[in-house]
Amino acid sequence: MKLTTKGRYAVMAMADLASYANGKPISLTEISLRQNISLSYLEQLFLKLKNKNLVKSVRGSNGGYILVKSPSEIRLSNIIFAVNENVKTLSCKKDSKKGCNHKSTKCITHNLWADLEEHINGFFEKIKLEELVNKDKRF
Amino acid sequence: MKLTTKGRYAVMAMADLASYANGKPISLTEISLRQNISLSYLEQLFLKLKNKNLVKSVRGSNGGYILVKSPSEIRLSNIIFAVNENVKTLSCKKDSKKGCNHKSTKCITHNLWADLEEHINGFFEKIKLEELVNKDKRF
DNA sequence: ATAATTCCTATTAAATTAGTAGGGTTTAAA
DNA sequence: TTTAAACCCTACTAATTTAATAGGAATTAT
Ligand code: FES
Ligand code: FES
Repeated sequence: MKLTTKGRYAVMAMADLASYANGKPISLTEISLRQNISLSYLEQLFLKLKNKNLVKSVRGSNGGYILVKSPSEIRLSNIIFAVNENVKTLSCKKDSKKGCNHKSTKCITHNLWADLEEHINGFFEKIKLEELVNKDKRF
Repeated sequence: MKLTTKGRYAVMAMADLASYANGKPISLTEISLRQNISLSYLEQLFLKLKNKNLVKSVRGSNGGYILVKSPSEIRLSNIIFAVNENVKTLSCKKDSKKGCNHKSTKCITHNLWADLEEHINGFFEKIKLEELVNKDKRF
């Protein structure tokens, strides 16, 4: 079980954005340099973050991105969700009555994985972007 | 972030083993049929489970596998760990002072991921195999 | 003997992830 | 009005990982 870069980068970039926020837009080039993330990859992520209304963009020279809400109003779950890095623990269709074993009942571990999913989502929901950038930070 | 089949199958198979335990060894063929998991794949998993002393094997005709300990003494973390499906949330070397960003300090999100790892491991540590197979089961 | 079974390694196929590429559009500022 | 910095968007490719298959050896009850 591995955390992939998409979610990791998204959170890193948002934390960077929050840390260096100064009212003016921050360009992806800056973030790319500071966090060592490929610019083009960042662009892809920020498209999604923008679609989910977590950041807004300013085009043209001197442009960049700005947080739409304050870091205290952004949960990590929002970020993770925006880039489609939700945890997927079930191998069966959630709605279907069929199990991952192709039988007519859910498998013996189904509820376990469902629980795990909640447990992990809970973690991301609990934490706000603020907590990553605060001086007296928890992280 | 996805739970892969290795950990999932390992837990399923161990739960199956616990459910159908009757003192006699249970063959992988049975488990394979009941849980719809490729026999050969199961074999690979059980080699590892055996190496970690979670099951013991009985070779030859009528052979199979038997749990070494009672389901109340086996934590899911033991199973997950046995098949190397531990969660890996960090992209940097844990011991190194260098960060995932190739800089000399850990990145802004490092402690967050470390926390997440603990959080998930905690989940698996908390739950015993017993809880998956009990009549009055939680799952 | 035979068939069922574990044991073990190697290989391949499939899927996913990570990253690159390339061209378009917008805009501040020289 | 030209230029350069930036966002915008899609497609493609490379790399890695996962899942599964293959094939045979060793063991043992019947
Ligand atoms: S995970 Fe849902 S039935 Fe197995
Ligand atoms: S994850 Fe450890 S430094 Fe970024």
